[in-house]
Amino acid sequence: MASSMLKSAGEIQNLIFSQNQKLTHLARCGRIDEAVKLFESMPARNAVSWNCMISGLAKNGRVADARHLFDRMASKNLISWNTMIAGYSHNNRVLEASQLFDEMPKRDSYSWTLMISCYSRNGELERARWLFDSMPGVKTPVCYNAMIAGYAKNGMFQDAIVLLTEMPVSARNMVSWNSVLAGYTQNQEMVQGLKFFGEMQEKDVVSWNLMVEGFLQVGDLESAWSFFRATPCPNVASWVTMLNGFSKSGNIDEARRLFDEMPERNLVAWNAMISGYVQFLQIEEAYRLFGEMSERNSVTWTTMINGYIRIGKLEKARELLDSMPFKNVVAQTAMLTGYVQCMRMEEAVELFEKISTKDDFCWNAMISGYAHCGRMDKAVELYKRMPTKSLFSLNTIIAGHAQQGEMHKALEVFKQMRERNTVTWNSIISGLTQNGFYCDSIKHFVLLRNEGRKPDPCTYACGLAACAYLAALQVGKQLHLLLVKSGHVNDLFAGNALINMYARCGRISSAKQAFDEMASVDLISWNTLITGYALNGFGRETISLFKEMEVNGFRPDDITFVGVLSACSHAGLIDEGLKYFDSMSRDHSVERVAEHYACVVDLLGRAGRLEEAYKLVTEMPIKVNAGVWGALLGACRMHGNPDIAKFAAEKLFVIEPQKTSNYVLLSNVHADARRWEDVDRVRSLLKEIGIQKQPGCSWIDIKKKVCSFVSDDPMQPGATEVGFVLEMLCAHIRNTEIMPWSSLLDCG
DNA sequence: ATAGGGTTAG
Repeated sequence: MASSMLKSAGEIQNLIFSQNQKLTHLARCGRIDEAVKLFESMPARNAVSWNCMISGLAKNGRVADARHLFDRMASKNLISWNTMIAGYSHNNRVLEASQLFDEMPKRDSYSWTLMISCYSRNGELERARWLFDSMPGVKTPVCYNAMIAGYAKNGMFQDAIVLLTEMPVSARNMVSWNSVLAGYTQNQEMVQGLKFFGEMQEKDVVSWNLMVEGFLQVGDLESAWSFFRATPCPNVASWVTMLNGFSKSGNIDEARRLFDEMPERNLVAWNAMISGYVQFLQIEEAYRLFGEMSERNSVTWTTMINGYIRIGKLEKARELLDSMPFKNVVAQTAMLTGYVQCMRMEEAVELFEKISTKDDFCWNAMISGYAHCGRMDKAVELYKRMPTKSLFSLNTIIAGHAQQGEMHKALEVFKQMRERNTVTWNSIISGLTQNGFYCDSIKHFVLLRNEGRKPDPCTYACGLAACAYLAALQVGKQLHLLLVKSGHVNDLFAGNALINMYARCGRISSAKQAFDEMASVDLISWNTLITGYALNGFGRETISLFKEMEVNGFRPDDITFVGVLSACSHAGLIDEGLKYFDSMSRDHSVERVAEHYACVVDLLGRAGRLEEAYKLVTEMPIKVNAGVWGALLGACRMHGNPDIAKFAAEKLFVIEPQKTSNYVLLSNVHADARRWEDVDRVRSLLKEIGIQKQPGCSWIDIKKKVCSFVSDDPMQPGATEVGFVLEMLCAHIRNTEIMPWSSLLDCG
């Protein structure tokens, strides 16, 4: 008995060794909870066990737990310190990593390289270079490569190449070359990338894969395919990259063909194929593959769960989550997001509280859920509960406030943030635009650039939208210039905003030109252009664009028809308008909404066919909204029909009692018909509910004193002088090309 | 068991 209990030192060593291997395996699969359990149950551990656990926790996003273990570790070795720094580096915690680097008792070349790579990856190239230059001893190839990759990823191609040429030839290896190449391909610089690829002395399969992925990212499927075909020895990654390229560009059948043809398939390949089907909402096919798989990991499960969420089968998704053999926070967050999107907050909370290791994404899903349904109080409360606050979550809070129309709160949070990213700025800029603070929106665009940050397509789209609303053509033109220089000009989102800006500034030919110059267009581009032509009164052109759109294979939607119908109305194309109104549901299966009726009422009204307009409204199968009643009332004003006007106005008084113009309009109709009693009645009605027409008013502050100006008030002090100056300014404006903010935007 | 380039999931 006793002899079997006693294990020799060798046996104990063997046990530790095998359990350490198991730990590594579990950590690599993301099964970190199981790894923790195993670690805690181990009868004996060595430094490797501890280091392995620290690394595993950090790589699974639990950097705080990793640090806790590190602090508890009695006999830390150099590798423990390096591992902890790597852990911080993986989680982009530059500050903590550098603190540890400063504190550590001894450093080796690993420590230096880790820190250099940490700075590099986070865009702090100057610090990285400083460390690189002050590093003692011979620099390893890895160290050179980390520095090169840092330069290349941040678009500093020249610095990357200089270092590549400077490094000892003996140290230069495939990774060095590929790091530079990856810089080009990942920054969508395929022209330069292709040139560099051609100049590379040797290429391996990674180089080819980078080229394929690069072409896919710029949407050049053809080149991607020919590079894939030309790859000398494609590996699984090559196949998966191409497969993914097919499914992302809408060719699921091609993707499947590739999957079937692959010489070998690993878990990643299976996951990519499932993900393809999920993107296509072919969940049954995804599930069939899922069933055929001999091995699944958390990615597999998460993809499948997401699939069911995307088709609205939350119960099935939950069933999958519950049957997952090892739950991880990613899958749980996917489910959480599903609940949140369906506004099922009780279930979301219940799941959220169950998740033992909440990471940034998990917290943020919950916070954005509350923001999404307008519960900003809850969102803020949750944010305060977060153990380590993430930038991500603060961005969500800002966006939430903006959505609720509480820009002052959003700006308050924004001002207090010590760290901001492009998303932060975009949330503020888009919030300002959406809430009507157009000038502030553009000002923040300028501020962002002054901070040295690069606007992304979304920033441009928001800035251009602000210009569109302001009809600020000059600023809009400058944004256009910057957009071209930034290289985002082929982005759909930004391109569509550009069309809209020109159209709303009355420059329809520039709008058309922007449309024509786009690399590819979507339905929104067409709608924006069509609406733009309509807005500017080009009836015939709108209709021919509509036809052109159909020829190009785009199917019109409800917004297209609002554009077409309003164009017909503005241009007096009565028969065409009625024809489209008839055909939209019959030939295009687009259901009529209230806006369409409003257009047609307006159209009939303008043609003096009031009775028909009235009949249309009374027979509407859907709820009549203020827009329709307003169009009817407007038509009555044009053609003098006090009876219908009264009918429409009374409806409007219920829907929007605060809108003064409705009362004024009705009173005018009565006045035109010389029905003075009715005029008095409307006027007294207006007084009764205490509404007064607000006179136009503006103000400026001069020397801490606010001077206000009320429109049409000749009694105002200084009115004559102000009028004179104004006259002069107007003359000046007519003779000058104004470039507001031109110095700030600095188009160079 | 710790550092560099390429593929999948929130």
